[in-house]
Amino acid sequence: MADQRQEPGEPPTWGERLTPRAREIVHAARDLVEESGAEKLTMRSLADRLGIKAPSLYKHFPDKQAVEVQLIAQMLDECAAACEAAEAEAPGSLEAIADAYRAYALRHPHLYRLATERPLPRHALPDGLEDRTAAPLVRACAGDGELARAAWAFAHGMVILEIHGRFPEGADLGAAWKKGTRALIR
Amino acid sequence: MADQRQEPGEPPTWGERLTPRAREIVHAARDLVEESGAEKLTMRSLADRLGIKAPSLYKHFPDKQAVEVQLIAQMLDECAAACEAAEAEAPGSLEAIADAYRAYALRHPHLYRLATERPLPRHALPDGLEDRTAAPLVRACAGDGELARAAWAFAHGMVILEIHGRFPEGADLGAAWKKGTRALIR
DNA sequence: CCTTGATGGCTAACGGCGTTAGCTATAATG
DNA sequence: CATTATAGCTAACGCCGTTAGCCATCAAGG
Repeated sequence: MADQRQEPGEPPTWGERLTPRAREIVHAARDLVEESGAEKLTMRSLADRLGIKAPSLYKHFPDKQAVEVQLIAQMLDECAAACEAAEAEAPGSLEAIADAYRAYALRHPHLYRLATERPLPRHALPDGLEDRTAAPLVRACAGDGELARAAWAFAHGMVILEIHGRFPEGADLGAAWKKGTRALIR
Repeated sequence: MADQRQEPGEPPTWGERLTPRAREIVHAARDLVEESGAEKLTMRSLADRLGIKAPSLYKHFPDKQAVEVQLIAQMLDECAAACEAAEAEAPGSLEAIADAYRAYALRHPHLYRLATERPLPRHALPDGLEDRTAAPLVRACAGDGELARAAWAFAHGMVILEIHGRFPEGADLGAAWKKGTRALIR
């Protein structure tokens, strides 16, 4: 009955560090999502890929959402890292950070959608992760929060419309991207 | 057996004009979505609201997606109308059109999400509807397609992040909106 | 007037989904 | 050696979209 949290030690409580097996499960879930999209992430398909049955997953996570939260956290973490790297290479350049953001999102479209198209489970996310993801952009905007939010909106709108194939067929999205980022800088 | 299309007259074939009963169904579906979100739109909940059983819906629509397509078409149509009205009142003003777009989206958040967060079923949509929705913005950009796409990306990114509550709690989103639209104009 | 066929309901059921209850084998611990 | 925690299992529930097949109503035609 160690499924429930224990008061004293809280050994591998959900949301905190994961057990090795839980990490394997998250890894398999991520592969599934990146390959086939979040709709194909099913407790049964996930279990299949691990060679077990669906109910066994509940020994490691309380529900499906808890697995998804791990994937969302991964996306935020990696996206933050990508932006931080861009910042390190071209300090203060909003354009460099935006480019890194777009490149990451387009490299992981299904994961990006998963992390982005549902209410953020803030309470279940590591403390400060959301802020960390936003920080490089805010710094590049020299603390102008409104500009940072506008830039984020443009970047997100661009990549999510791109991912959904909403733009006309032959459109030069790289050009639209440049136009947008440059308009927001000056 | 008139469920299938008939060759000669094609009386009320799907996608074309709807029968009165089908229109009632779409109306109920819309109410459901606007009240509770697209996740709550269920063939059973929809039937309930109409006082019938779920399988009866299949006398009027081939599947659930066909009902959703009608809602998506409504959203595109109404959004286009809102932008056209703004255009008529302030010809050539990108800001006016953008404001109308945002106002419409925020007035119908669940419908906007439904129409926006899944691959567009282009083949099932009335001809020209997608273009019509884009047209006011393109006109306001004086035919600069790249600018129009950048502006659309900003507007969509802004409202969808707003709808999902992604921005920090106290943020002045009206100010961010103004900053973004104005940056994209000059 | 009676038949025919279309219309639009219905019930029963299927397979897939997330999830729960309860069993069990193995491994670690006293 | 006995106990207990771990991590698997099967069976099942309720909800989902959807299909098959039945039946009442009603208009049109002989």
